Amino acid sequence: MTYSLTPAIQDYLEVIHDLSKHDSKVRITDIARKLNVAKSSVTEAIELLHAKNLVQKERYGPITLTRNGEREAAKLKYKHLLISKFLRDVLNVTADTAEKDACLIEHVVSVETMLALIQLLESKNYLDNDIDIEEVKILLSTNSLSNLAPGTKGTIKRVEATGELRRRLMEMGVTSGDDIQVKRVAPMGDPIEITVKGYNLTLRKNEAAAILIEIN
Amino acid sequence: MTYSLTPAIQDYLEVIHDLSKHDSKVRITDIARKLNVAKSSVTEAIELLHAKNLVQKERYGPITLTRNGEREAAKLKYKHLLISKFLRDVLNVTADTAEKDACLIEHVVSVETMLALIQLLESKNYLDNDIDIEEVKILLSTNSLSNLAPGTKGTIKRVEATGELRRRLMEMGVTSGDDIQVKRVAPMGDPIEITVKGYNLTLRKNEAAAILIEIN
DNA sequence: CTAATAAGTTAGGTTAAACTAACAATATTA
DNA sequence: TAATATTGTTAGTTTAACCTAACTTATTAG
Repeated sequence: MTYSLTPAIQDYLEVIHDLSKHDSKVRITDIARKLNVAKSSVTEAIELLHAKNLVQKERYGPITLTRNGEREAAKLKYKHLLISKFLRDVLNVTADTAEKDACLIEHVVSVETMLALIQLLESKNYLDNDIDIEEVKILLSTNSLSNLAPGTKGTIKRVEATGELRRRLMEMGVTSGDDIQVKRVAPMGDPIEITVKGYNLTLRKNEAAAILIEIN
Repeated sequence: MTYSLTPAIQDYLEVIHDLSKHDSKVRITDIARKLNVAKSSVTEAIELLHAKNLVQKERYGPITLTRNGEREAAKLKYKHLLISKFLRDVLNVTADTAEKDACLIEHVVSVETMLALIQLLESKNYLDNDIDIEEVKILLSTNSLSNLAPGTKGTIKRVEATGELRRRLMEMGVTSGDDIQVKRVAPMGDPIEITVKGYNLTLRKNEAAAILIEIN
């Protein structure tokens, strides 16, 4: 039930992502320090992220990103990185301004523009070889089915599941390339009703989370 | 006393600018329709724009942009136009996405990045000849002195005044190229105390409005 | 293993930007 | 010109994102 994240909430996600590189258990105080906000503001924001299934947290406990949160944070990180690189290497903007502008533009830029930007950077050979740009393109252009609002139409791009879960989804007829529509989403995003190949399916949230959709 | 405008308020300014091309007397209802908000929201926003000296309006009367409002609106228009052109012509993004992204990016992009973007568009000969790009650069990189917060340091880029007003400003020692610092600003932005060439000057708002500052 | 310190939460307040509903002023038209 | 319609304002809510201050729970140091 992510639907859409405000810039402010995206900033929290990004900071949590950064901090969890040093220590996967992130604390409220560190987030507050990084974002220059009061602890109470963080508590509130974390509640929201929790409700949207982007972080795990219990009372007085540390914060960890969920798989979903990880994905959304990674999207932001790559947007930031690519925009910043473009500003520095193509436009020759100072590093400082590039960072600041990237921080703001990353929250509003469309996927289409991001893909076009990647193409430009690729054509000029400005991309580091240590990032798998094809994976980044897929990351940016897809959403986990568990994040989509009722009514959304798209195409299954990938089923990120193995073993039993994968088998079950295949059996239901969930395969890459299929068109899909989200019919209904229960409170808390579980379960999710969808239509694939004319069939109505009801998926558990953890099943839906494994399915990557490219929105039309 | 503009100091800074939120994206929402910038949108109002832009719409007023657009509408005033057809008819210089803009009405609340038209703005509401264009922005898809309630009339009461517009009334409120206009009050703010009025307080910031960007529009003129009296009770139940039509809205007109002030000189200041005109300048700020023009900045936004050019940002929009240039970003959109870049997205379409350089990145080959669809016209629709280019418009949407430009609408969002224009509110957050820095002047430095805008100037760099212009340079790129110039070097590729993508700019229409009917816009005076040197004037646009000056427009984007300057602010009217009447909009600056106390403490701001900058350089006088131009004195946009003629006749008596120009003569008086020259006499005070206000000339292009001088460094300037805003010392104090009275409530309602009138008068404004500044330092130029070591001298303390007190300017009326209409005098300050004519002085364009490039912020350091 | 307490006592002091730090971390997290709760309660209550503020601001910007929206909203609806009711009302007042202005325009239109019959 | 009176009746109607349109336009603009006011009052009162709502939501997101912040805040401070007071409090509770954890952690750390003697």
